[in-house]
Amino acid sequence: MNIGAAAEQSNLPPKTIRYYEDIELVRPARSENGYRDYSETDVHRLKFLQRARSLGFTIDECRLLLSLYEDEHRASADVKAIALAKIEEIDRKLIELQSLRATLTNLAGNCHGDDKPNCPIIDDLAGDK
Amino acid sequence: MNIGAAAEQSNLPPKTIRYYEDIELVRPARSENGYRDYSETDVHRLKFLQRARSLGFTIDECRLLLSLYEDEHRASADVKAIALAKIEEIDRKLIELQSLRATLTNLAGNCHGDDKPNCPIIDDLAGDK
DNA sequence: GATAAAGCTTCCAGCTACCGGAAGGTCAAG
DNA sequence: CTTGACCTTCCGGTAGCTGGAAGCTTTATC
Repeated sequence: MNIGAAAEQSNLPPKTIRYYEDIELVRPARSENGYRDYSETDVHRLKFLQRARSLGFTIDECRLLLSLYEDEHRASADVKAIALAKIEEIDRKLIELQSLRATLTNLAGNCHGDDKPNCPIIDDLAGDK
Repeated sequence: MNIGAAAEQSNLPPKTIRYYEDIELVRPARSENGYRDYSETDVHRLKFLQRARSLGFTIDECRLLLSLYEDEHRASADVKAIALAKIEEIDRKLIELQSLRATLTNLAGNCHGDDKPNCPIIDDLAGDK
């Protein structure tokens, strides 16, 4: 299967698929004409990657998950640990974003938003107490 | 004022301050020995940038905010619009992260997390229905 | 059979917002 | 006078791609 078809099946752009070969995540065979030739297994891996990436796992985490995916003797605890770590990471980001949101909302709420120059947002950014 | 002192006052690393000069955000004078020489105004701008960046504004947004900061005739509405847009952006990120978190929590909750290979997380990533 | 369009190849550059490190000049202290 | 702290520039790397150029091959159309 050529890269275009693999792209369609995995819902990944060809550029990304080539990149995944560059970083040795999915290494397809080559046809005689030099075209990449993706097997069903390759496409499974691509789909796996697409899904894992969309869930926020980094490439390195994907690499690890992929090796577990293909390890018949994996311990599900190892997979779960990665997922839980990712959840904690998300929680940290959530807290930070909520804090930012609160600060910005507060600032915006104090700003008249008219055509006059006086602006509490700018004042805050400038460090005016 | 040398870059080290400016760094301390603005709470930005020297590397970052040099970078801000590269991208023409804050362009200090030069002393005779070639050292960067930061004025009080420069340091104000650096502090402004430090604060705006920490609130999640991109460099380009900071550039815009900085120009408003220094525009005597600015309309506070312009500043407020940027802040509100940033809040919307944060809201979008929050929703996405919450959705990811829910999915991952669900997956992890269904995984035994033992030493056996059977793993619903992997199954999901693999696309098994 | 000619031609054009689509699809493939490689390689190089760029995106964000810096950070690390090398090689070397300058300055203040002991 | 030397040591160490500070400064300079420049180069490369980070994450995860994306865009584009130059040049094949294959497919579709006339």
